[in-house]
Amino acid sequence: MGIAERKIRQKEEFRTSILEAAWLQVLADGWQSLSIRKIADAIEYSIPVIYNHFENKEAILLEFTKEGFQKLADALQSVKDQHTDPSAQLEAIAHAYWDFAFENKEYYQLMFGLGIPACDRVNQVVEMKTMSMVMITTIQDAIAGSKNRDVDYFLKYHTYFSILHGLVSIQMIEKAGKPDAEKKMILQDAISGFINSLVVR
Amino acid sequence: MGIAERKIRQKEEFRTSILEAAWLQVLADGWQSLSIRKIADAIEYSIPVIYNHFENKEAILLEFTKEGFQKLADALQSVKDQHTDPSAQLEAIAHAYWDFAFENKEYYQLMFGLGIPACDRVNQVVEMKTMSMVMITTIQDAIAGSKNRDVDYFLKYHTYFSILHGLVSIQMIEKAGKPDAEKKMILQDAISGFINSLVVR
DNA sequence: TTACTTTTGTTAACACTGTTAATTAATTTT
DNA sequence: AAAATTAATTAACAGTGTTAACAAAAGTAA
Repeated sequence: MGIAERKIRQKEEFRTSILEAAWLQVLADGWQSLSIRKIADAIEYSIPVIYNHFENKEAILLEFTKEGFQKLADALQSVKDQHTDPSAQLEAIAHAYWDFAFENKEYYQLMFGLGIPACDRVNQVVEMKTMSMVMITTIQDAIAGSKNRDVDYFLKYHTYFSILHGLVSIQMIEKAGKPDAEKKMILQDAISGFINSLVVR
Repeated sequence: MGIAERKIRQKEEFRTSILEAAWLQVLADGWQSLSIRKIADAIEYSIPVIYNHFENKEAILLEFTKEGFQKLADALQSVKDQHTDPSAQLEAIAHAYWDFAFENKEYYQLMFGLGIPACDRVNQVVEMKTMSMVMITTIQDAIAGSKNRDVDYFLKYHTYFSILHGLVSIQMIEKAGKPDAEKKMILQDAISGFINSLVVR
């Protein structure tokens, strides 16, 4: 009897239609404004049917998070395979990572819990500039006392700042109880690498 | 007539009492669960009074964002002043940045729009491990072909990953229409520095 | 002191959100 | 055809940010 199979197939179709409607919403207005009601409206069913296929809203977002990481993994593996030298591979992976993030902003923001709030907010915060200046002036001093005096200080500031923020936010996501000492080693590693490449003499 | 001054002073006190109540809420349950109603409840006033002092909820969060950047800037300047050599300053600033972030998680998450959603989500995503493996195996290969064969590959993976994520997310926040080429230079700069320090031979 | 004006605060509502219990409609099985 | 199971809906609960309409208090002027 194939009717059981048909039922399973229909259930699967229903599930994907929910995900499709949800994704359209995400693409249209960002994942912050995704709502169960809008999904229900799009698929022309009542609200509770969605809860027959997903435990809650979080489960739907989790689905996209998984999808995103899978796509990213595929993209990285793909460019890695185009090179043989590990250094070239690391460089290619880095560029592919970057490209994925900006070609799939919604995925990326979802995957790493990047909220839009601060994006609108942070740009109108003059206090951030005072922080930037502490970093920038120090980097300028470092460059002035180095061999390559014509290094772009603003570029280096961005690199420095990005490394710091990356280290912190990744560590906040992986909030596993790793010992503090080990965490700080990662910081030490990244930052000393940066400084060394900055003040070559 | 000092009554006008008193009024201004009272208004100022009211304002700070709102912020204090709000901050207690943030510390208690995270800034995601801050609500106007809870603030109103805490200060024992009705809801609309809050809108006499702040345009909306966003304005309250913006206040904390400013506060956070000011505190961070002060902390960085403070440790910078304890050193004279720019390299030492950059290292000290990095550690101070890190310490600030983890001693003031609520501030930091607010400042950079780090949502908790993914934090809970991302840790149960096995797909992330497949992405990690692409990076890790490549780094292992790179180490194997380098001079320092006993480098901690897991440490280097974290560094690599953090640099990439930092670059991307900072760039997403500063969404000013900088040309793509310039953006990619920052990536190139950071990543080539990392690779160079990895495959010294 | 009384009358008027301005400021301040409250009630009640609107338009949303996620989630779920109770109920009806449709389908399958007996 | 009747009973049992499954599917879908209505309606509600408990929240959220925000605001219009109104009442109370305080300051000003006659």
